[in-house]
Parts: sequence; C-alpha cells; structure tokens
Amino acid sequence: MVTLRHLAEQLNVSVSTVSKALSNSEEISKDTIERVKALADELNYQPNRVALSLKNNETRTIGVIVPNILNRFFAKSLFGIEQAAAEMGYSIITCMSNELFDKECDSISLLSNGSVDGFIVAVSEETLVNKKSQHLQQLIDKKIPLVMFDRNLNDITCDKVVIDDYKTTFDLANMFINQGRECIAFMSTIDDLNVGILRSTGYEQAISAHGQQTPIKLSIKKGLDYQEQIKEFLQEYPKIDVIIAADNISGTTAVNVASSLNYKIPKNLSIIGFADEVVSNLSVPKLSYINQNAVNIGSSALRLIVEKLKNKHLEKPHLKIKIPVDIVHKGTT
Amino acid sequence: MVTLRHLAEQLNVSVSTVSKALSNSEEISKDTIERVKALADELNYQPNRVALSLKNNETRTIGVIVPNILNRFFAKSLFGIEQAAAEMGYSIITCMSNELFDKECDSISLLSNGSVDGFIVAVSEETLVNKKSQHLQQLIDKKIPLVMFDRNLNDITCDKVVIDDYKTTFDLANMFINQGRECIAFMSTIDDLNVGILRSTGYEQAISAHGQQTPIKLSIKKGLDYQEQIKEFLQEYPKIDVIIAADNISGTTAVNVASSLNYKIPKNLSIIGFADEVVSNLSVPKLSYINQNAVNIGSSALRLIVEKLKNKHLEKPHLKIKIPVDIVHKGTT
DNA sequence: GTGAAAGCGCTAACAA
DNA sequence: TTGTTAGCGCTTTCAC
Repeated sequence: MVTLRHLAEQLNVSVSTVSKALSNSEEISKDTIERVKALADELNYQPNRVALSLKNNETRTIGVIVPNILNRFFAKSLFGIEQAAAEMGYSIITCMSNELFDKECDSISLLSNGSVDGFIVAVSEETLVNKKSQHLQQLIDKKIPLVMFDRNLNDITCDKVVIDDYKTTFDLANMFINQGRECIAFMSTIDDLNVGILRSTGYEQAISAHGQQTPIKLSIKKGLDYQEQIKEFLQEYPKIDVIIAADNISGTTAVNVASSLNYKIPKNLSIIGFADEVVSNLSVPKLSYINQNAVNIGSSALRLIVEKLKNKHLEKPHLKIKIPVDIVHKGTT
Repeated sequence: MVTLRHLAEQLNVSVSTVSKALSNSEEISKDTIERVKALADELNYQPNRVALSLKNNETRTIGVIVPNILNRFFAKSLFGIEQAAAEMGYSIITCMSNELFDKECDSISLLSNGSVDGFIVAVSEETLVNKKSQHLQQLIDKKIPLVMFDRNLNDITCDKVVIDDYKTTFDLANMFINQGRECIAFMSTIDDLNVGILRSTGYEQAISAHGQQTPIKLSIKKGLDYQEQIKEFLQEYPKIDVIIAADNISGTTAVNVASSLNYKIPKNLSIIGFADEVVSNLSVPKLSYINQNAVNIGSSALRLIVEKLKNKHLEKPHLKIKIPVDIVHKGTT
C-alpha cells in the first residue's frame, strides 16, 4: 500500500507537505503540488480509509441488519439501501439475523465498536415476538443513530420507515366489497409478525364493519406443504371469491393451485398478494399485487440515517416515514 | 465511546497497563487486572475496531461484489458468505454492480484502500461480455486476495468457486435421452453469460452426440413478456416433450404456462430448471430442479479467502473448487 | 512555502 | 509490576 510517507521520501519533502499538496492547500507552491500529484497518480496513491476513519472518528459505513435476505422484500430493501449508500459515498456492512435474537445481538455488538457510524435494522421474528429491545436501547443510549424499517418495535424511540399495513388491507377489502364480492378470504404465512398482524386486522375490520360477511382466514404453517394447505382451504370454503394474500409467496401459490383446480380467475375468484413484477410473472394468470416499494423503503432509510449523521449535534425529533404502496392490477383481479 | 484512556484515568494507571490487563498479561498484578476488568465491564468498554485495524493492518472485513441481489442465486450466495463470515469473526461489505462494469470498478476502488482485507467477486454481465479485467488485475497486482465465484473471468488467475455448468446440462440431456424422450428443448434468459453458454453447450453437445435429435433452443428476451415467448415457443414446436431451463425463472414460468395450455406434466412434458425448494413450490405441479447449492458456493468462497489471508506469506497455487449440484425430482420429471 | 509535532485508540518493545 | 515511548497513516496547528 502506497502511503504519504512513500511519496514524501521519494520527493524529499515532508509528509505534511504531501498531505497539503494533495488537498490543494494554498500554503504549498504550485510546482510542489504538481510534482506531488504526478507521483501520487503514477503510484496510484489512495488515502488509507482506516487511518482517515480513526482521525475523523467516522467510518462512512452503515451497519445493516436484516432477518433474512432470501425473503424478496428484504433483498429489495437491501438493494435500495446499497444503491442510496453508493450514491452518497457510504458503504454498508450487512449482517443477517436469520430471524434469531442472539445473532442480531451479536451482529450489533460486533459492529458497535466504531466499525460503523449508524445502524439500519429490521428486527428478527424472535425479537419481535418476544419484544426484546435491550440491544437496540443500548445503541440509543450510546447515541449511535438507528433507523428501523418494516419490522420495528414500538418500545424503541427512533426514526422508522414503514408502510401502512393496516390501511392497505383495510382499503383492499373494501375495494372488493364495493365490487360486490361476497366471500373475501385472507391468507398469510406471517401471522406472528407485527406487519402480518396489522394486515390481518385491516382485512378483518373492513369485513366486520361491512356486516354482511365474516372473516375467513388461513394461517399457513411454515413446516408443511403450502399448496396442500391452500387446496384444503379452498375445498373447505368453496364460496370464496376473493383471496387477499399477506405475503409474497402465498399469492402466487394460490393462483397456481386454484388454476389447477379449474377455478376461473379472475371471473369467479380474484387473488391479490404482496409481491412485485417478477413474482407476478410466475403465475398464470399473472398475480395482481400490492407493491410495497421495498427499494424505496431501503433508500429512504439510508438517506434518513445519513441525514441524522450529518446533523448529529441537532436533536431533531424522530420521524416515522410511511412509504405509499401501489396496487398493480394484472390478471387476477 | 469508552477508550482505554478513560479507564486509565479513572483508575490512575497508565493506558498500557490497562491494555495489558485486559489481555491478561502476566506482567500485571492480579489485583490490577481485576480492577481494570471490573471497570471495563461496568462502562461496557469495547476496543475500537478502527484503531485495531490501523495498528494490525487488517480489517477482518471482506468486500463482496455481486451483480444483482434480486437474483435468488446471488441472494443465496451472499447468505452463505455472510454466514461463514460471522462464524469466522469477519464482517462483509456488500456492493452491487447492477450488472454494470463502471459500478463494479467504483466499488472495487472504493474498497481497495484498506477498507477490506480481500474481495469476493461475481462479475457483472457487462464485464463478462466485454471481457474487461483490468480492475481485477489491479487487485492482484496490489496483492489483495481475490476469490471469484459463478461469474468468473478466464483471464484472471485467482481462486474460483464454480459449479460444472457444462456437465450438468450434458448429463441432464443424456438422462432424458435414456428415458426415451424424443424432443428435448432448452430455454434460457442468460444466453449472454458464460454460465449460460456453458449450460447451453452442454445441452447441445449431448443432443448432437446422440444423433437422433437436433437442439431446439429458446433464448428468452429480457424486455419482453416471458410467458408469451414460452407460449409461442411451445406452439411452434408442439412435439417438445422435455424442457431444460437454464435459469431460475423460466422453469417455473414454463410449468405454469404449459399447465394453462393443458399439457400433461410430467407425462407428456417434463420440465427441469435451475432453482431451489422455494421456487419449486411456486408451480403446480412443483418444478423438478437442479440445486446449485448457492449457499455452499458462498460459504466456500468465504472460507477460501480467509484461508488465503491467514497464509498470505505462502504463495499457494490457485484453486478452482467445483461445488457439486443436486438433482431434485419433484412433480415435473 | 515547508516542516515538526500532536493526536485519533491501540499494542508492544523497552525502561524503570 | 507499572509506565514511557514509538508507531500504524492521516490531518492540522503551529513554528520556522
């Protein structure tokens, strides 16, 4: 690695002269600046980032902790985070909790020793279900900036980026009611998560408020065959004419299962899920979907934390940003 | 942030005493060690990682550059990398090239200034197609360890982790030939990538060697509707009784399109794709698949680079690790 | 216009 | 047993 000292020695000047020359200091003669820059270019000098971090007490790196990158929503969020980070000259260190509280704690403590300037976190299922928050509270106590997204804890006071899960399914159910649909069902693989509960409640309250229908819900179990569970559900409630799927897998699966059972979609059965363009294309007909704009969620979270870092002296109030969702009608509504 | 100096001042000892005490040095009295550790615990002291990095000239961080994390294969690879890294006490800084050469270069130069100890890279489509390799050659010249996986360049001499793409489709085609299938087709969305070409060639040579059939290939175009393209292909070649899909989207799509056209799967039409359990479950019947063991590829790459870092003084020959694939028969074969 | 020195937080050789 | 010092690579204040 080429250092300032290498340059200084070769040019017979001092390290500080080289440093100043490279930053175009007025103190240094034009001639020296040129000589220094020429050699720096030639040797492909790059200032050591670690030394700069130590000196400036900032790493320009953000720690990102997500539960599971195989979940397309988190993959997209991470994509948004990285993209925004690259634009702003930041790097991201990514850790995956695998939905485990302990791994989440380990990751946070591994990084909260100066490795990163702040954190973006979506907590694990375990953390959420057991409402554990000490590890995040510790960050706040240490005054390390924190932004939570999607999976957030009410106990923790920090900036948050979310979608309005409740309102989304509430509106959706009402939309179908207004279309004259008579048996609107709901299915979910994420019944234990706050976002899952909010989506479920939104659906339920819309149906109940209407008064003519009762909520019909399938809570899909993780270990078992999804297709079988959906098939049995459809057979148990043959009157179902709408399915609202709360996650990004069951919607597509439902379309394909229902098709194989010769349902006419969307004539006799409408299906909508939380998904995106790519997932939508995996079913015939193509799944209509709620686009959560995960990329946007991620980039908003990143910009928010960089904002906080730049104004660390100010004690700004904490924001809760709600990213709007899009309803995209394809072949199943 | 609590530093050694804080501890030292509070305890009226020197910084070096504190440092030694915390590392259980024999030089320090039991009593002092206890007092130091007690205070360190109380104040939740954590050694500053940046300072350690500067001192030791190693960051215990690996730079990971992938083309596109929304591709499930890379998401899984990244998962494997992170998991192995966490086990070995390493962090990863992730950059996404979005299949662009320039972004890839930027990421590499952003990180090759001491930010990371080494790189794990799967190059972008652009890099691959244009065979650009200067940016990677620069790493090698600087003696920064590099491991490439999946998308690798022949020009670059470094450690590599891959699967045997050619042999996989070659064997697959022969399997179907031996089953008596008479019209084996191939489809791909990745015809421009080396892995795509290898898979295509494997298929083609197996078919040609057999002599009774001619290769039938569909090169799926990115901008256009996948389902339409597959539908037209099936209608153009109604005799097709096997589809080998080279990527992780077209297999599932093909099953669902063929089902909607009333093909009897797998009786009259077998389909197999490069996919995994989760993707397989998205079609009815469930897609049979080649599991590339992406997680394993990722963790192998990580372990390989850590190995290199630990033996940086040794000039070991470069390895090319071939990760075996699994064929998983589900409902479409 | 240039250089010496201090300091970011840490470790380790050396001194006391 | 404890402390002093130097140094990792950099910036910046202060001398010259």
